[in-house]
Amino acid sequence: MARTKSDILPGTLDLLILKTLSLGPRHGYGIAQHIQRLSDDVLKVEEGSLYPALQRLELRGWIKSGWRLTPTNRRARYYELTRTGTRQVGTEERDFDRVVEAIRRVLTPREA
Amino acid sequence: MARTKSDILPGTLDLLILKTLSLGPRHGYGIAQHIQRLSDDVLKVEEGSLYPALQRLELRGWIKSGWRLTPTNRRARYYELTRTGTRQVGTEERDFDRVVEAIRRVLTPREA
DNA sequence: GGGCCGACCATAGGATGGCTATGGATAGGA
DNA sequence: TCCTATCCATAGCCATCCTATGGTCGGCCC
Repeated sequence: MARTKSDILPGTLDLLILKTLSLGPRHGYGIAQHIQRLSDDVLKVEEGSLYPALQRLELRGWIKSGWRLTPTNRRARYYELTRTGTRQVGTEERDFDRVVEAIRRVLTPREA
Repeated sequence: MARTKSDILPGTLDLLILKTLSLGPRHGYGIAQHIQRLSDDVLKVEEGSLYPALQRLELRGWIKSGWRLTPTNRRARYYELTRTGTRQVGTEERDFDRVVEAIRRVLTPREA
């Protein structure tokens, strides 16, 4: 309500989703769980961020989806990477590293 | 024009500015130059991002400003950290590290 | 059966924070 | 004189994330 403190670093959600899907198909809810668990609860993916993001990614052709039943017998929309999506993971991962490195250089200037 | 690919990681601009000012007062243009130079041109701070950001930070009481002359005899608005701003740098730096660490755990899962 | 909880999808609406584009002033060098 | 670099600033757009809301359904418990 008061301070809008993002749960995730803006601009990294797509990468987190794509990377998760690179481990195999998952439904939306499962993707969010996975990210939250691997990050030790630091990153929480709100549903209001997640589903629009999934639609974005599908529109761009990086993932595709279809209804299936979960092991617990519930209907769920499963997502998986497309071929271009697989390439995209690598690209975004490199970009991320590059930018974080750059930020670190500003935050921790080495000696002249 | 086509793809809106942010020059900086959204959400990190404030930290970059504050950190730069922690080295001493600077004018806006100088702040942008400093960030761009230290990052080896990876991070480019557009003026349309910079000045609104500076206004934000001043509104929040983390920086204060005043007109001065540059060594090259030009008028410029110099910014410097306030006391709370100085504290804020540390807070944001820790937050940043924490989140980046969390993202890395998702991007590079260690063995179970 | 009835109720609850957790799993699951989805969207509207708002806030934020970036960017592009534009406009302007002036110092100093060619 | 003109140009370039330095310097400030704002409007308006756009993408992304959040809050809030609403809904379905499976399975457990009593």
